[in-house]
Amino acid sequence: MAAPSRRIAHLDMDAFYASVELLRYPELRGRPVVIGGRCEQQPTAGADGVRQFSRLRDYQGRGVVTTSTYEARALGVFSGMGLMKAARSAPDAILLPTDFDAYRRYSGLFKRAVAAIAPQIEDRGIDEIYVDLSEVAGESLALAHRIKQAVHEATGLTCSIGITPNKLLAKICSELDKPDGITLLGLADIPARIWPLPVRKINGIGPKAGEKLADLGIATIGQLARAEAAWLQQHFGRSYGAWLSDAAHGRDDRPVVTSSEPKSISRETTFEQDLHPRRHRQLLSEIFTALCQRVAEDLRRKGYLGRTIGIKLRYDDFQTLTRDLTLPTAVADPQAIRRAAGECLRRVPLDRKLRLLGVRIGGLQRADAAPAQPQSPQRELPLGSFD
DNA sequence: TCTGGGGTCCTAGGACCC
DNA sequence: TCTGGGGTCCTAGGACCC
Repeated sequence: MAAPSRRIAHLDMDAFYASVELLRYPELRGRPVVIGGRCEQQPTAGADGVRQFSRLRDYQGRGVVTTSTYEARALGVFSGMGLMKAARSAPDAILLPTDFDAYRRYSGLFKRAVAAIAPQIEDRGIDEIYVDLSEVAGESLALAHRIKQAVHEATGLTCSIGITPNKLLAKICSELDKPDGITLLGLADIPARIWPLPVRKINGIGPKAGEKLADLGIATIGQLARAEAAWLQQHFGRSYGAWLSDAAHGRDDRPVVTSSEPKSISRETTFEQDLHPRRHRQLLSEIFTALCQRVAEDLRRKGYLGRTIGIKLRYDDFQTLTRDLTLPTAVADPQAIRRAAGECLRRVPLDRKLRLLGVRIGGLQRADAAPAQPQSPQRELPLGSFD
């Protein structure tokens, strides 16, 4: 028996962080604005009461672009780009610091507005969601307008929506008419609307797979659809090869998942300047301990314990490595995390400068579900080489 | 001009157990 | 003389996403 056909929406807020900032600073509307970097670019009030903003050209340091307005994108400034590089393309663009608390507030506002119309929502981060509309009454176009209007009334912001039979297609479609767009698509539309698109439009084909496909002479989703599944599996492995073939044909039966538990919690930091494990031993030790404390705070605030503690190091040449250690029982306190992380640190070469240090905890279990642990003396772990 | 921070999932080898 | 197989856990790395 065939599965019942579904109606799935993907909703993506337009230039979300930048748009939230424009609500606060409406005088920047229509101008190239970039969000990113470290937090020293707060606007200041000038003598005449007119707000003064930082320019991209004045930025020094290691940050990347988090979001940019469409005007900045027109100048070649995109997410993930280094700010120093962005400054060469758009030196006069306004630079604003990220204000995650504000974005989280607006995120909650738009998600609640959608939930009032269609409650089956899957969270995909701060600025996008999937919505299962299968059981919601009304025609798709009218529903899309209703949702967009509700989001706008709740936040003052615009979004783009794709409505299709599954998540894969909905995600592709929400992008097709951005910003402030609606795209409806049925399976019959796949050859005309989806196949001409580049393979990278598929969520799950990233830089590596995209390049490998290009080397194999496959640039568009249509070309991918024409490739034999067996041939794709030879080149990409059984699982990913089969998925590539399904994706190209618009086949996707993943459900909209309305709740999930976190798997890991981590904190990491890239230093303003690379630090040497011996010459900056004291500073690194303090940073390391602080990262462990922040992970412990996050755990406590969210109500979890974790069993697997890991570290992440990035050397000055960007080589990145990880080590982890699974403890016999789950922990949450900063000292236990620090001890285990220190043990991980002993297993890693500390002969070159570092640009990043991170601490992670996985194997999470809810603190209220865990059996109470007797305060038995833990196996004494050495603190590691930063001490 | 080098490239953030927070995540998820997958693969693969070895240990270990039955 | 030839050497089972399956299952699970742990660890490391990598691709990918927002």
